[in-house]
Amino acid sequence: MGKIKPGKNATKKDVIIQKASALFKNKGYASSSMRELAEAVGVEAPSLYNHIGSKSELLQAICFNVADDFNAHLNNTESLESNTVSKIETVVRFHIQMMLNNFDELYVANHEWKQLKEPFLTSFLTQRRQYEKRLVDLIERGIKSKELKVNNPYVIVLTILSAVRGLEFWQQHKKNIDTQVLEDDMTNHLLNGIIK
Amino acid sequence: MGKIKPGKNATKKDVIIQKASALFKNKGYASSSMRELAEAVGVEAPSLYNHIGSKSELLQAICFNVADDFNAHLNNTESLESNTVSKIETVVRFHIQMMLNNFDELYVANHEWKQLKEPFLTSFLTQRRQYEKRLVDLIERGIKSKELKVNNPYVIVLTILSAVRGLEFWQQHKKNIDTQVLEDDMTNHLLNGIIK
DNA sequence: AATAAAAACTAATAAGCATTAGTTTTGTAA
DNA sequence: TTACAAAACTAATGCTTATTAGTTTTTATT
Repeated sequence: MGKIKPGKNATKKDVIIQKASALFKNKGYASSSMRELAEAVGVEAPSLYNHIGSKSELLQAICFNVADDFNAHLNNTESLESNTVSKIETVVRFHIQMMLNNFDELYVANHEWKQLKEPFLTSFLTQRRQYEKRLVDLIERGIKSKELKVNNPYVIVLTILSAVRGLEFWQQHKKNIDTQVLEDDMTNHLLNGIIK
Repeated sequence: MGKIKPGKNATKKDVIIQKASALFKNKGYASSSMRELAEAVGVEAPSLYNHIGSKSELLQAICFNVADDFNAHLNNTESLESNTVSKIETVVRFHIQMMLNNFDELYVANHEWKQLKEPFLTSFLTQRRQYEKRLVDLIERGIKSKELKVNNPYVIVLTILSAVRGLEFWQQHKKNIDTQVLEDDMTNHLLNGIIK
């Protein structure tokens, strides 16, 4: 594991955020100390404060970066001219890919957002509810257009989001199964079920 | 919220574990202090140590109680004489009911097991892998008997377990939808999909 | 009422925490 | 080479933590 040096594409602040993501993922936000983070970065703890404001600022950066990514992608998807099932499939696949490619940040955002301080906690929760609401609306459109069965739309959204989130357990098995198989199988399961 | 007094069905230790579950769920294990727990129980912090050995012992109790419940139920299910799909449905419904009825403990076990100390961490992980393995075997039997589509069995197990786990987000919406509708819709989604 | 055990209390310990202050080193541009 | 700024360092602050020791109060039993 070579240390990633700043200057090319990332500032030192970016490196700190990235190392913080991995640390918070492995040990939890509250159980991670600035000393440990400093060691991962390769400096003494107080030196971190030349680049960042506080420990909680790191958590904020991680959580809101993730939220922004999902919002941006949903904006794109909604502007597509395709049927609803295709849009849903696009969203599901994007969630899966995010779990596989931005695992540390996503894990931290999913697990540690409760540790955000106000007003960020409220802001984050509001954003997430709005995002869920947009997905619920998408599902409802699919039901109205008779593309989807008549189920409770929120339960559907919850099931999909939760299933994908569960890919955090996937990491161990990464080597055994191709990620494309994983993406295809899970997408298919969530849309078509498993019963013949 | 009346304080629950011990002596009837529960010892004081049981009350402490229950209060700890709620506290750890709300604030996270590492961010919860013994002072806060003591306040919830209604004593001073050092008094807790007349009943428990340590803070980490509380986490252990919570995590392994949950694990034991799931193992016991799977033992029962496997001894049933019914087809595989029925068994899977039984397991899915039990997971959903556990999420709805033992929410605090389950949430803590799902979120804070990483904070377990050795050798409990290893033991917990081993138990969980064994449990997952048994579910994978169950799915494989369903595929062999042609009850189920040919998908990767571990992906199926992961999808099901994760989806049910996501009911932690359900709590807010409890009032709006009947839990029986929730159980039926989610079970149906996970077995039959959502596409007409 | 007397005795023993259980469980509460107060006070103290030692360690770890994020962060600040003040100083020195390093890197860059003139 | 000199000057300036960025970023590192050491030392210290004040706070919080889980837990232990020692003592007193409460509860149950004889």
